Amino acid sequence: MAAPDAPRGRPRDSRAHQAILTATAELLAEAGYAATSIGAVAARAGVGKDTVYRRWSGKAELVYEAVFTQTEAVPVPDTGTLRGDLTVLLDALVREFTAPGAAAALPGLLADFAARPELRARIRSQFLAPAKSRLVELFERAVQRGEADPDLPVDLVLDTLAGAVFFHTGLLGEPAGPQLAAQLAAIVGRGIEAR
Amino acid sequence: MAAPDAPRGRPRDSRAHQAILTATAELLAEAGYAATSIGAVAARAGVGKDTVYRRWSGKAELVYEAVFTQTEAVPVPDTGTLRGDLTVLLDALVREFTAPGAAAALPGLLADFAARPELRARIRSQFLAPAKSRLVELFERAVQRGEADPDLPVDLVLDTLAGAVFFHTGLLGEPAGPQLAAQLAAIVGRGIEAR
Amino acid sequence: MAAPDAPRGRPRDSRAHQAILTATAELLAEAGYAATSIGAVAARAGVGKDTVYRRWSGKAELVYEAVFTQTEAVPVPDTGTLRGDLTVLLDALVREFTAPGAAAALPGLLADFAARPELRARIRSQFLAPAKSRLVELFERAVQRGEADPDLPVDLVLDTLAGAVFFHTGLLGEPAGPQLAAQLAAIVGRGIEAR
Amino acid sequence: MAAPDAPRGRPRDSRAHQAILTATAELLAEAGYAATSIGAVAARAGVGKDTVYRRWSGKAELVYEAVFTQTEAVPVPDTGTLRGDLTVLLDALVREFTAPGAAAALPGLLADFAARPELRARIRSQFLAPAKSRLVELFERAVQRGEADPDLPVDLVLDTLAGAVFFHTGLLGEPAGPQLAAQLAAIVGRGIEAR
DNA sequence: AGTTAAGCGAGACGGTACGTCCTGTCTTGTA
DNA sequence: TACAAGACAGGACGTACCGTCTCGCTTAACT
Repeated sequence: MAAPDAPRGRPRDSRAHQAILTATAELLAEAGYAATSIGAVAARAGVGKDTVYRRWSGKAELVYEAVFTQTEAVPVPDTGTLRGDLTVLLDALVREFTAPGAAAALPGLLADFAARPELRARIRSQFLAPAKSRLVELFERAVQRGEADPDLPVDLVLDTLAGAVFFHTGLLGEPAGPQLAAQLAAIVGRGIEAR
Repeated sequence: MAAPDAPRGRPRDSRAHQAILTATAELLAEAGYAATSIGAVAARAGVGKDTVYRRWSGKAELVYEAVFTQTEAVPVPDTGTLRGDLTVLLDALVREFTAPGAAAALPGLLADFAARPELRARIRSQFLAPAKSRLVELFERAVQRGEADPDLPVDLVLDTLAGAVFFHTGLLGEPAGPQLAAQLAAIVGRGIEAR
Repeated sequence: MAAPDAPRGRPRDSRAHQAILTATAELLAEAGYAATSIGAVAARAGVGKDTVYRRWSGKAELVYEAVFTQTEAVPVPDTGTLRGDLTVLLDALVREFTAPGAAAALPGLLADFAARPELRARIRSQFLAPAKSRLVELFERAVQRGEADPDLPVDLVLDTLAGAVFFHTGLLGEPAGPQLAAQLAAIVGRGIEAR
Repeated sequence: MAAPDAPRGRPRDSRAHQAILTATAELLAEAGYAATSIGAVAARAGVGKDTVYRRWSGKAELVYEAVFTQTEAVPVPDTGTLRGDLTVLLDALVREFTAPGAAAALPGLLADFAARPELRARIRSQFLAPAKSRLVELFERAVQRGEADPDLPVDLVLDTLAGAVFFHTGLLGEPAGPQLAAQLAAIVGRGIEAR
């Protein structure tokens, strides 16, 4: 019995890995999602195309990892109110969606994910997972305070928050700042408070 | 006073126009947005590529017109409450976004619009215009009833509604029915009620 | 008994006719044969494309008429010797083939003629006809002087003269002057003298 | 001492190379020069268009190589007389110009070469080079025998021979056989004999 | 004077070819 | 086995030209 997957041959070069991610992020910010072709990324990273395809199966996966992976899932600080917590969460969401690379990547990236069933499923399971866990935590505190009902449709609320931010900033390109987070938190927060 | 621009030359063939729009809608429903190339549309419509480019400058404009033009701006019936009116409006929005062609087209189409500044501006001025006028009307009635404040951020509320529906159904592909409209109307309706 | 083909309807506009020929000659000299499209000719002449196609069935016929029609078949002056006569004839041929429009048109034009059987036959019957009649006249005088045999293969000699000039100047673009005519006349003249 | 240009990357596939040349020759013979488009060649060769453009910059270069490259520069056998040698050389020239593919290709091909300066220069340096070397050899023998002058204008004689054959057979499509070679050899041979 | 027929400028039409770009796979030599 | 390089088949892009057609209008000759 041999080890199930003993790595044989030359190990993968982690510098190539990082160079590809960096090149991807730069290209996205400079030229946009459409112009960020695998060939262009490889050329800028000084890497062969195969070295990209060996690690990612296509542009969407590559861009996803290049843009949305260093997001540390910082837990929402306990502000004491549902609305306060929502504001903090939305502020982080806005910042994440308006970062230089992300703003350029999101519309095309989400369209590519939505177009392929196996990727589409990953929007919720990967893209939204960190935000959802924070939202759940936030709700649990609100329920304990009696501010919210325990049977809130969490996924739908999350889709609303993400959809609103994405549509407003990602698609329409409206300027986004803390004020946006506050306004949305006000609307949605009041909308889900226990009556 | 002479007519400002007498039409010279052979007039455009309205049958070709219609054949292109029909072919576009069919291809979208059958093969999706990515596979709906100008060449494929022209071939299916029995038309030269020039005949397409003469009318539309690219795929995004063509698909937009093929999918989102027969939308009659039906005014929102007066249900007597803000939440009732919102439910009706959202129900129409959900139906519009989940129609066979629209569901296939929306993610890619909005990505293409967002990627080009001159098209991006048209998302609000054309895509959202009918919904906005209905939303404004609905708000005015609510303000008169004292249900809502007169200084509501209409655009932001509209972005929230559209973003929520688009994200939930268009991107994530979640099943959408009247229940979704009701839930969203409940959240957002309560969120903007006069306190 | 009516006239067999009484011209009915509006008669053709001779100014359009001339404008087309002029535009063709100018375009040939300025942009070459390949860039002399029917559409470009029509646009420059201020004329519809149909007005061109009504008179000429294609580019080759149009260019042929625009370039090789004002050639008056000046009879060869009687210099007293076969070689002298040949020199004069060749000098005219060189001048005809190196005129601004002709030089630009000839290679493409002859290729188009050669590619279509019905046009190919016209190379000899129209293109070469004037030169042939002059060559025949020249030969008859030489035969009478005893300088040449009466059974010369006139067509072949003509093909040789035309081919040599066309290849040397038209295809290779070698500078062509009276010296070329003299050299060719020397070679071919001596080649066909009675032994 | 390092190799000046180490070949990097995947080497070009010689089977694709050959398939393209074969497809080109077949298309020329079957459909003619005009219908021999790069796209049609690629399709018949089972090859992408890029694979053609990677090797040849256009139709003219491709056709030239497909048709005029297997010409082995057989030296002219020493028949003992200028006229005999010329007959042999012309016979080869006639055969070369009337081969199935060549006959279909030559007029259009030479027109395309003549239309572009950088290609035009190659008519003499590549097209005519083998024939010229044979003609020079032939002349040297004739000079040694005292049959010809040492200061013959070789290029002009070559242009005359090639022009005559091309015009007679290539453009006019006249039937060409050994008799044509003999007649031309008689005319030109006598024309350049030492007096 | 009214009718008829053709010419005319303009430009739309269905088709075909162009030359470039991108995709995802493959095949070299080198490490 | 990875890697850089780059060739490969396939297919879309947007442009140009072809030769035909369809408009509204004009210009004659024949009622």
